Amino acid sequence: MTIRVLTVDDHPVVRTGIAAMIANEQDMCVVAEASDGDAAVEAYETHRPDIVLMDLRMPRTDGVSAIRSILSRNPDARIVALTSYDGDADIYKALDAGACGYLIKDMLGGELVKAVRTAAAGKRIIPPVVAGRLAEFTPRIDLTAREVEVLRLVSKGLRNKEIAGVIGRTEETVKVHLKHVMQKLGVDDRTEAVTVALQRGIIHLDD
Amino acid sequence: MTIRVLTVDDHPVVRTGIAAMIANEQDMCVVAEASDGDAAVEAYETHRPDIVLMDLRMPRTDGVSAIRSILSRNPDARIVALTSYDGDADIYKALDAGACGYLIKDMLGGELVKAVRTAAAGKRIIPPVVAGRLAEFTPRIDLTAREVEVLRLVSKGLRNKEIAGVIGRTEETVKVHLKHVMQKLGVDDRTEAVTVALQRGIIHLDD
DNA sequence: TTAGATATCCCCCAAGCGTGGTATTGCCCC
DNA sequence: GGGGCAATACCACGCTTGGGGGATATCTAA
Repeated sequence: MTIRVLTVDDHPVVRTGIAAMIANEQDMCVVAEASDGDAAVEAYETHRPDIVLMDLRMPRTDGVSAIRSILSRNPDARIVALTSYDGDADIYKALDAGACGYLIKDMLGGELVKAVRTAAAGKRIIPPVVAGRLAEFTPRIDLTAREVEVLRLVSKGLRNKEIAGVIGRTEETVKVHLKHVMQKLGVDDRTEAVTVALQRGIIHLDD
Repeated sequence: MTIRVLTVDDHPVVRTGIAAMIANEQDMCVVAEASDGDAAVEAYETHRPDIVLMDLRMPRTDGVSAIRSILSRNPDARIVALTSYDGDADIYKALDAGACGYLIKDMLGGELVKAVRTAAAGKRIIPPVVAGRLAEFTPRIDLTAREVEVLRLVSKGLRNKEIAGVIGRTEETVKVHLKHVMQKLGVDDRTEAVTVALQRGIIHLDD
């Protein structure tokens, strides 16, 4: 039984690399590639692979949305996130969305194919490297949707009053949300709140 | 005459991908790989490749330092930056350091090998894709070393008074530096200054 | 039902921030 | 030598920010 793999990544060089690593093995092969989330959903329906290796940060539809989308129609799909490390929030988001594992791109080829076999066998995979990095960020931080929204506007340089205008609330409310954000992140100014949130993948520069 | 290539990237999957793309061509081959800047300098001296494909964002010694280091002892070295796009400042830094080209990772394999041939022929390569992205950010922005230093401390959440303490100057001086930073970046608050600088690659989250 | 989380709004106040000046020193380049 | 730039320092003004308190309403989970 060969394991049929779908690779999803916006960089051709990465897709080629994964394909080359997998081509060395007898028990697995790449049946399709996709360069963004939408194409991934489509490719899944067409090829029904055993395993999806999914990048998270991609143009247009991101990886987490694609994971949700695939799983909603195929609850048995086995999807593994494979990304350069973007912060613990991305790991939690991917696993919450239903990913059965999380790999990072600085893994060696041997480790990668081993992980694919483990995932195909129905097990969850969180390699020690990832677990170690997760441990750096303790505890897990969950901001509410509102708090993230405010924080994102802060990162764009809006003042509290301007943010209030954008979300249609009073400045007082904005200040409370931001106070909670800073408390949860353990910082005491808006700028550090933004950089910490960026480091942990809670917000991203391009949104 | 086969073109001998050294690849430098901290992600094994990327090195494998480049190697696979190049392996398809008859007129070029990968003679060595390195996973960080220091290893790149060493590998260059050992293998004397015709072309170096150098990633910029790497742990320990970064790509720009490695470019400078290699060129200082080998002025004829032909080094091409190959990176996921990190902002226009990184492009300028690489070219100022002496790189003879700048490629991005979302190029197709065919474009990549063509670029390697162009570089090996002694020409500079800035693909239209890169030129287009450069044009998004106009004009070029140069902050002084002091301004960058202050901005980096701002990104860590330090207050003006604290920054003054760290760099051994008065708070007034810090405020002037920061004012100039905001004027050059075209923003009017410290938080947006940080996010714009991050987008353009003037500062980075991990330093 | 009670507790907790979430979201909303209000008041107050000290400290910080952004911006306008002005000025001196040193350096590099023409 | 003069012009320009970078770095330094000081002052003054008004708005913003961060932290404290408290209040109400909704919804969910124990």
